[in-house]
Amino acid sequence: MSSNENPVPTVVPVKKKRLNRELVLSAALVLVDSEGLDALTMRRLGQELGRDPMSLYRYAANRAALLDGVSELVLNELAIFSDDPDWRAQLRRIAHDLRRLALRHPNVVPLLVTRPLSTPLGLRPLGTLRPLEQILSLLIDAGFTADSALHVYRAYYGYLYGHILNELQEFIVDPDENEALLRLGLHRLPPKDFPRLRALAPVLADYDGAAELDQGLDILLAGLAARLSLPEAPIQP
Amino acid sequence: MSSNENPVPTVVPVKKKRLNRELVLSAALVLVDSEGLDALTMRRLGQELGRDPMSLYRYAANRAALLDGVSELVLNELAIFSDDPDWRAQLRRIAHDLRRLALRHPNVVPLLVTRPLSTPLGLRPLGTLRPLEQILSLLIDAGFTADSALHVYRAYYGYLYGHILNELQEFIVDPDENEALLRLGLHRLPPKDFPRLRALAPVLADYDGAAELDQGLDILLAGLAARLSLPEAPIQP
DNA sequence: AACAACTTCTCTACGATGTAGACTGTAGCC
DNA sequence: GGCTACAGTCTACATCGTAGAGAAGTTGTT
Repeated sequence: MSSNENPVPTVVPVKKKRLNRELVLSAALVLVDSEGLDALTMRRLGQELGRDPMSLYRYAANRAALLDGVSELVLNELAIFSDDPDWRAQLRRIAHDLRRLALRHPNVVPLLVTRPLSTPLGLRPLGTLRPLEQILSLLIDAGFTADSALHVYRAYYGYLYGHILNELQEFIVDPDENEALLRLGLHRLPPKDFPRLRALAPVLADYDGAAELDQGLDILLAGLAARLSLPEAPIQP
Repeated sequence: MSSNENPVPTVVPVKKKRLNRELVLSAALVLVDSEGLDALTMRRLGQELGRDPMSLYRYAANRAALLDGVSELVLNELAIFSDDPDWRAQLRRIAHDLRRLALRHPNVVPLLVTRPLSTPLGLRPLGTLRPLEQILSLLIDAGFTADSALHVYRAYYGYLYGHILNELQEFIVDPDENEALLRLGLHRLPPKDFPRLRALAPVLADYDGAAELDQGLDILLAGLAARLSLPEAPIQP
């Protein structure tokens, strides 16, 4: 009676504020970033927010929807607009932005690449589709027909996602023991069956993701530029 | 006593044979192919094999290991060797093989792209590394230095995985109502924010994965061939 | 045939998870 | 005040992965 009304604040940092979708999603993102996808359970997230797990269902229909929300939230960090008239420079910049985004949220990448598999294109969250639309615009403004802009987008984004997956696979262990561990791992491979791979150990050990990405883009953009200068579409005047 | 020793065969099609890893994994694959990743629970797989779920732990340390096994099993379906001296033709063929593999096992693709993220390169199952080794060989034989063969491999496989993810995203719904559903979905998009995407509805509706893949490969291989003819590595005589 | 050593498979049990459904509080409005 | 709508909570349940102890089956030795 003479004690404080609030039972005991214990771990909860924030006073009980009204929840909302953004709050829930960003707490979820923090959790995923710091402890991985598996740590994102309804109970745990509820605890993190100082709320009953059930309260979350007001803001996401179920766990899968929560995951989609997180993935949308991350994609929204990507800013596309820019008036740079050089479309190749733009594509390059976007590529590096996306790469950095992925490195900032490595645990979310599996969501980015697999969640859309469960949702037909038209029904995805708008945030997810915005990059697509903006890149289409960019390409069309650059002179591609709508039709081939789509194909170019696919090749471009396909490569981008592939690169990101590749890069993340290289860097789970911390860079210090990276080389040692890597060699150790490679050492396990039968020399007869994996001569090339084993010989590449030193090269594998120092991986420069940004440079790797740029090399790939060089190839891709060169190819695209060549395509642009051709009379590619029959409708084109 | 007068009845058969075997209690009741009920649903079990095969007599109780001794289990082994291959049996378990291929049953798991069948399950994943037909009902999706979520259907692959230890209990369900046990039931499918007419065994106690616990018996599975003899052949896979835990569920994650089981998933890795399935993904390795699928990758083993990919045959790389071939003495075609034209490396570009080979890369093209492998790309299409992998694409078909992915279409044959769409539910496994999420595993293929995300499971390796949890395992450092050197510690992955050998089956998973074999394609890497073989493609490296192929490229080195084609005249690339070991060093740049690795970079080329990355660009190539990166694009490949990206394409596959892209393609699978287009085709979850069945082709009949595909167009309708697609339009329906797109119709939901605010016309102001998504003019390009909406306009592309008809193009989106008839997607030819193989052709798309080939276009991307055209770009990539052209770029690579150009690179090959350059004096790329200082060590090269 | 009899035993022993082993591998394989089964049983039971536990803690954790997602989520349905009924309930309790709380905020705004008349 | 009383009323309505919505936010948050409580309890409960089916299902999951898997630990640990034991039963059943297989194989080798004598």
